[in-house]
Amino acid sequence: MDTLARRPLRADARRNRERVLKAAQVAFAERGHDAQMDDVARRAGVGVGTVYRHFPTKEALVEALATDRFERILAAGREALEAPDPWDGFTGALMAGAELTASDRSFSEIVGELTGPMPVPEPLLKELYDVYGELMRRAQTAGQLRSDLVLDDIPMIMCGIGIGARKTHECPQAWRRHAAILIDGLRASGASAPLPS
Amino acid sequence: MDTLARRPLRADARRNRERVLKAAQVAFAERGHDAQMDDVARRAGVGVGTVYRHFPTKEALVEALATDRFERILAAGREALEAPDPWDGFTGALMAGAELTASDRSFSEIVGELTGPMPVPEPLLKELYDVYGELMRRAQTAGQLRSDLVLDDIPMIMCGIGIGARKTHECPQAWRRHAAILIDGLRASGASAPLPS
DNA sequence: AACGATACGGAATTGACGTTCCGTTTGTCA
DNA sequence: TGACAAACGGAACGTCAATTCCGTATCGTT
Repeated sequence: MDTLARRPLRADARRNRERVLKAAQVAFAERGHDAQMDDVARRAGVGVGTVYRHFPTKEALVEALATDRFERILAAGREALEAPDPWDGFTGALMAGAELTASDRSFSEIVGELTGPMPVPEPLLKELYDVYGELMRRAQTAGQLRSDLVLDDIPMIMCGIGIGARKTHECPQAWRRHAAILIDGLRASGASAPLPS
Repeated sequence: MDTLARRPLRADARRNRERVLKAAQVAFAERGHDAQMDDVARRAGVGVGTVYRHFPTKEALVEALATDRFERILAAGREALEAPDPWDGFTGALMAGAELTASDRSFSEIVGELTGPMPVPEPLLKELYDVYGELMRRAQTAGQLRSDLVLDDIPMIMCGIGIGARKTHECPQAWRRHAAILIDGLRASGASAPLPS
């Protein structure tokens, strides 16, 4: 790791970095991995060279975007911890995470694929586990969430809703129906039998 | 459409066509769209030219495979109609469809993506709707399945479980937990409120 | 067995990107 | 304002994978 305090970026460089990130966000959210570096550059109003100055490879750019998404999911979780009712907090965070997943094709490709580990910095991952674990525990303690749910189930569930949501039905809100069904299945009162181990 | 009765394929051609299909099945199930035509040819023990003789483009090959998957999902639905209990039939078909989706990376990429319409021949699609519609109606009539579920919800649900299942947890059976939760949410008795329209 | 018609193999072609390179421009600091 | 480092733009390059092409081999028929 470089412990060097590198001098601050030049003003134009900082501005361009932001532009590239913003353009990439849009391009990759729209077209997933098929988005092209040239396209990102064009949207950002810079040359490809500039994109590469800031992100050495396409992969690095995608990872930066993914990290940003994970941070938003974490933020949604933190916010949900403020909710007065544990059940509302937990389900709200789940929905928010699903929505964040659904609205970004690149991100949903990443979390939807089994290929390799997810590109999340370790500390961020840990925080995610902490926050979502706490949300879960509270809802379970309150007797609202089925007690046989474990933390490891969360990503799969969130991802399941999120990916399903990407299928554009006639009604863009159709995914909320899916989510509502799943959430009913998560209620302590809805459990018909213990989950398989 | 060609209404011409084209003469039957030569014996070697028929054999090779099967080989290609089988090899492609494996290759695409494993590596999704990243599988290469050369790789398919190698696995089939034929030259690339032969692959192209039978399937004019990569896309055509993928579509043939997808159609086959849809047919299997249809077959699973038909089989489920035999089940004595409507609920078991319905949920069994759902699980079978999810499993078929999960076990084929290429197929799950297709159904998981919103890009364009799914490559299903119209009549096959209609049969799918018929069979799954019937399964659904029976379970609803029996009072077992929540009555506010509609046919359009099925693909999203099946796909949600299937895609989630592709995420290899430590435990490869983890997706069954996800499915069990969702299925609990589908019970007439589990509905906490009508689904959003 | 001989002769088309079919089908085959795989080298060569093509096109599409990711990435690199380098001459030019711009910001910063004295 | 002049000098220099930092950053830029975008043409050019290299790679990789889909697709084409055509000389050769095989099948089915007479």
